[in-house]
Amino acid sequence: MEETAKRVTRRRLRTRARLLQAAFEVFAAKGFGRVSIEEVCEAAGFSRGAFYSNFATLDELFFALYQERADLIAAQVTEALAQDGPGLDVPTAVDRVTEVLLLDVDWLLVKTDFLVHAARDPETARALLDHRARLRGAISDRLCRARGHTELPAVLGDVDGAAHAVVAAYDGVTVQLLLDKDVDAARAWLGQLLTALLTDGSRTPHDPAGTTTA
Amino acid sequence: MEETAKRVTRRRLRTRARLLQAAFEVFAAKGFGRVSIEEVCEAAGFSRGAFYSNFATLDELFFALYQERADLIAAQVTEALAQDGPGLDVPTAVDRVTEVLLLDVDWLLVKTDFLVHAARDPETARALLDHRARLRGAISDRLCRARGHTELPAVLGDVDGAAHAVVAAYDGVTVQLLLDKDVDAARAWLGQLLTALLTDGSRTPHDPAGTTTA
DNA sequence: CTCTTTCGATACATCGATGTATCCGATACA
DNA sequence: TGTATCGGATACATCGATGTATCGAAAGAG
Repeated sequence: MEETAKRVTRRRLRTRARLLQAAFEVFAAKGFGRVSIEEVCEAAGFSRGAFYSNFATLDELFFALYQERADLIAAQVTEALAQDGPGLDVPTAVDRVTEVLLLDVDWLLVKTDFLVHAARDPETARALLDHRARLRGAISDRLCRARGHTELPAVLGDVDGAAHAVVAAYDGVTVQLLLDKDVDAARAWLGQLLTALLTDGSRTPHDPAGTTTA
Repeated sequence: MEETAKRVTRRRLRTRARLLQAAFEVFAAKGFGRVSIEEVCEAAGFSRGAFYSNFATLDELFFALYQERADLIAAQVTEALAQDGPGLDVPTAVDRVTEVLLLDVDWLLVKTDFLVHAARDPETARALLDHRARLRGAISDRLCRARGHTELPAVLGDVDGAAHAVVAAYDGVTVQLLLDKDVDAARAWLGQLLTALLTDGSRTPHDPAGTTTA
C-alpha cells in the first residue's frame, strides 16, 4: 500500500463512537467546563487508556463531537427543507425548520458550551461559523424557491439577509429555551418570530397549533 | 445595636470590589470554566486568603459579579430608554438601545458564560431571567409610550411580545458577535433586525449610519 | 494612644486530574 | 491457526488546585 494504513479499525471506531456518545451525555449534563477526562471514560465504560489512544486532549474530543453532531443537524435541516411542500409557502417551511432546530435540548446545551469555547478560540469559531453557514445556505435555497409565492419584507435586504435573520431568531429563542426549558413554548415562539420576520406585517400570522388562542 | 454589625467595612469592601473587577477581566479573557481561584487572586493582587475571606466558592463570586454588572446594564438601558426622544419614535429608541446593549464585548463573553452556567442551575437561571425581565420591562414601557407614533405589527401580539422579540434579537446578534467579533456590524445588524421586527414591513428601514449602502 | 477585632497572608495537608510508560489481551491477516 | 500488531487497562509519577489553620498587621472604637 501507498499509505501506512492502520491494520485495525473496527474496534477503534467502536470505542471512539462510544466515547463521543458518552461525552455528549456528560457534557450535556454537567457542562464542558466541569467534566474531566475520567468522567467521560467512566460513562463510556472505558479506562483513561482508551481515551489517550483516541484523543490528545478533551478539547480535541469536544471538537470532534461537535463536528459529528453539527453535520447530523445540518443534514436534517437540509433534508427537512429540501422536500418541497405542496404550496412552496414560507409558513410550512417555518414549521418544519422549527421542529428540527428545537428538537434536542441536550444538543442546544452542548452547542452553547461550544459557542463559549469558540468565542475565545479562532479555530473553534471557524468550525461553528461553518456550521452556521451551512444552515444559512439551506435556508437561503428554500427562501429562493419560495419567492414569488410569498414576498419577503425589504427591510432585511436580500434572501441571504433573511437567512441571517432566521439564524439570529433561532439563537435568540435558544437562549430563552435554555433558561426556562419550555420546548413547546420555544417552538411556538420561534414560529411567531420567523413569521414576523419573513412575511409581510399586514398578513395574518400562520398558526397551525393554535398557540395564539391558547 | 440590635444586629451584630461588622466593625470593619471599608477595607473589606475595597478588596471585594477589586476581586470582582479582577474576576471580570480574567473570566472575560479565559472563560469561567478555565479560571482558578488563584488566578483571580493574582490578577487582583491578593493572596487566596483574601478570597476565602470574602467568598465561599468561585460560583458565589461569579454570581455576585453577574448581579453587579447586570444591575449596571439594566440601569443603563433604563436610562437610555427613559430620556424621551423628540419624536418618541421607535427607530430612535432602537438606535439608543443598540448602542447600549452592544457596548462591551467582554460583558457579552461573561454573560454567555453565565448563561451556560444558568442552563444547568435553576437558582442561577432565576437571576438571569430576572435580568432579562428587567430589560423587557424597560423596553415595554418605551414601546407603550411610542405606540400611536409607530404602529407595531400584530404578528408579535401585544407590547410585551414585542419586547420579547427585541430581547431575542439581541441574543441572536450577540451569538454572531461572539464569533466574528465585529461590533460595528453587529450594531448595524441588530438595528436592521429590530426595525424589521418593530415597524411595519411596508415602511422603509431606518438607516442612520448608511450601512445598507456601504 | 491603646486595645480589640478583623482582614488578609502564609504554610500545610489533601485531593483529584493529568500524562506516560508498560503490559496483556484482542484482532486482523497470511 | 499462528502471529505480529494494535488497542485498551493498569500502575505510577507529577502537578496544580482546593481548603483550612494559624499568624501578623491594619483599622475602627473608646
